[in-house]
Amino acid sequence: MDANLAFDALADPIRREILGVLAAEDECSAGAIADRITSVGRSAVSMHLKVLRVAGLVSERREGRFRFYSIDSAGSARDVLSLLHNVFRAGLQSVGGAVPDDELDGRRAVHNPGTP
Amino acid sequence: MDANLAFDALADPIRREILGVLAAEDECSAGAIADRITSVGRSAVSMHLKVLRVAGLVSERREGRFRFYSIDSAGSARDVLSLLHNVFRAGLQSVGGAVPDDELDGRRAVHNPGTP
DNA sequence: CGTCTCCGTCAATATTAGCTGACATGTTCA
DNA sequence: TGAACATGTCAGCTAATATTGACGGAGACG
Repeated sequence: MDANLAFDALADPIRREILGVLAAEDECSAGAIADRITSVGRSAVSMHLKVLRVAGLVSERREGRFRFYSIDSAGSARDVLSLLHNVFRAGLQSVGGAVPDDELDGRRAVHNPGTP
Repeated sequence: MDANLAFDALADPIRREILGVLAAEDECSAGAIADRITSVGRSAVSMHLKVLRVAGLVSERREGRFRFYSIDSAGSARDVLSLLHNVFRAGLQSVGGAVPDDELDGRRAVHNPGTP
């Protein structure tokens, strides 16, 4: 059961921002993702991608010197959704497709204390 | 948008264990919850409950000197589910009700290094 | 072959979260 | 009023995590 890793991966705002980028672009190279995530450097993005991949939330495709990442809907995301549905079963009829895209990068908390 | 707090709250295995207890018991006093969470002390459970409450995942009802907690399905859990559905929309037709209850307390990682 | 690009990894550091034990608050009841 | 109970809160310590900058490996291309 790797839903633990998935919950942990989903906890970080930057990782959710990366997921938002991938959800919008379908497939992205690591460099292209790092370009869109301006708040941290490329190394950090690379590590976040590793966390997401190990957690089973994104999948990787290698092509030459590039690595393309994409959302893995068949991975542990299913387990996460199942768990949440089991806990919050009441009053959860339709929750699909109601949130605008830029809500995904929900960075607002104690991380990123002002871009220097 | 407090889905950030909700994701953060859901990241902790003990908090997910608390949610599992509440999902099974419907309503529980703080002490009863602390009795079921044996890996940490009562103070820690109290703080976890505060995190869950601030995140909008559980609700509190005071009655005398007791405080009863219960799952808040109408809170930010909806936002969390919406976000996840938006990101992992492909291949997610039916994810409701498929996971046994004890999967909820998915404690397995580096926390809890042996009960003293 | 040499070089450049793309990208993952490593070591060191700083920030953060969680746990415990003691104390404070509010409630019930004798 | 005072004792017992249920909980929340605080300070201090410890452990985990993220970030950065430097480095290494693999492919492309002259």
